[in-house]
Amino acid sequence: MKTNTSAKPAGRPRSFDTSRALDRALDVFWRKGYEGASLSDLTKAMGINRPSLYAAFGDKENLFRRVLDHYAEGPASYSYAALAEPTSRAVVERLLYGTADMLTAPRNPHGCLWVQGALACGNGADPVRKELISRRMAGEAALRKRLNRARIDGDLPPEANPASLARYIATIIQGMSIQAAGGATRSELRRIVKIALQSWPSGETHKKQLGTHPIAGD
Amino acid sequence: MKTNTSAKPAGRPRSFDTSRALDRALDVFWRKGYEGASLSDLTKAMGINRPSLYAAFGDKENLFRRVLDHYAEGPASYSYAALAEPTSRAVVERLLYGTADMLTAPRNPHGCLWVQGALACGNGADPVRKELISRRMAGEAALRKRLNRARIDGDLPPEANPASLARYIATIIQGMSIQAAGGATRSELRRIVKIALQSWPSGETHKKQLGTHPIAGD
DNA sequence: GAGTTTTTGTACCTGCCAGTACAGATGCGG
DNA sequence: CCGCATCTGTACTGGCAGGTACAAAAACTC
Repeated sequence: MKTNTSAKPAGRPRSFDTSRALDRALDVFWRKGYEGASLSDLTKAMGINRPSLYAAFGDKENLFRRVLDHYAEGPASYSYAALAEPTSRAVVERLLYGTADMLTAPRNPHGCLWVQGALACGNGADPVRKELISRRMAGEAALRKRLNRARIDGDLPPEANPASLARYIATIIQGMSIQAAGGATRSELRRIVKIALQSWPSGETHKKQLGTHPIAGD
Repeated sequence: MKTNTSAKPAGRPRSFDTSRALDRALDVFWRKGYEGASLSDLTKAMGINRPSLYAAFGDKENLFRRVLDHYAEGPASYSYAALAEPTSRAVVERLLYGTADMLTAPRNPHGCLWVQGALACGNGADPVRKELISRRMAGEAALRKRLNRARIDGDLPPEANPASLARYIATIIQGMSIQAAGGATRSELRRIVKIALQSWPSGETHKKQLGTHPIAGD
């Protein structure tokens, strides 16, 4: 059996590029939120008409989920990459400074789609709201896991609480998102990051004591 | 001239209490946001019908502004009161812990109306979105002024930057708002506050040197 | 109680919303 | 060139959005 990735379409070919269309849809949803983005807004921005949109992406909710994935692979990809940094300090630094940059990227709407996509909305948008909550929680959980490992590795002091620290970082990120939506500049956000990082443990006290921390066998 | 506060209405009296109606409207807007709250939601919750609403409050946008004032005088009044604390440390502590409590009050929607009322929305809600931005900025400005004064009084070290610190606190508050909207508990928010306060200057170094600080005559 | 003023309830308006029926267009394999 | 499968454009659907016209109701003053 030939399971070729780009199999024969056998029919009239699509006249638009799916990825580009998702780019345009992302821009609309990012700017107006799920509820505020109308189908007319979307089709106009995507350069296609309604039946093509429905045939390619299903209904509005389905399109939004596709856009969320697109966002994760594009503008928000820095956040996943940050987790691969060698030390917990480097992880959160890259995460926070990367967020400051992303939130104020010149060609993008200022703010975070995961936050402003559907924060408070009518009953119809409730599944979408919950989806965003779950995606935010997943990001926080990934950071928590990374910090847990850092503590085990001695990269974070044993009295540090990875769950609380992850929640603190998530709070900063989400707060900066509101700041950016309100017009805060990149350098203003960076000053916030600098202050926020002063709360980070092992600033000077536990630096590079890997393997020698007292209660390793606890 | 008798400028009595409750002058003669001269006509059929109103069958509902304005303040209670605003309470109900606040609950709806708080939960669903400006766009997500329909007129039918509002009239049903307020227990009045459409023409009464329009006669008493004007259109939907005007009602929302009235609700914002109601919110400021009610659930959010703690934030104004916090500014009156004697030291900058006490101000931010009461501000942050008060926010943690307010955001998780049992009978209220979890979150902050100033944040989730209209964060990203369609063109029709744009004035409301801007109004909320301006109210958030006003709150931040009030805190900045308070911190400025604290620095002049020696309550904050001279190298402290009131604008950045105020922005940092606003970021924490707004971030906690998203956390609460996502289901964070009160004790979780309090742990965030505890971490956030570790970044606050004059933790131990400049404590209680009022009147003896070196550059008082600067 | 008559006239006046304001509120109330019903029923309605226009306009936009998400979603779709259908016919014509455009590609494919044979 | 012919069936066939898919996509495109126009035009439409029912429903709900915010907002209002109008007559009946309930208070006031005289």
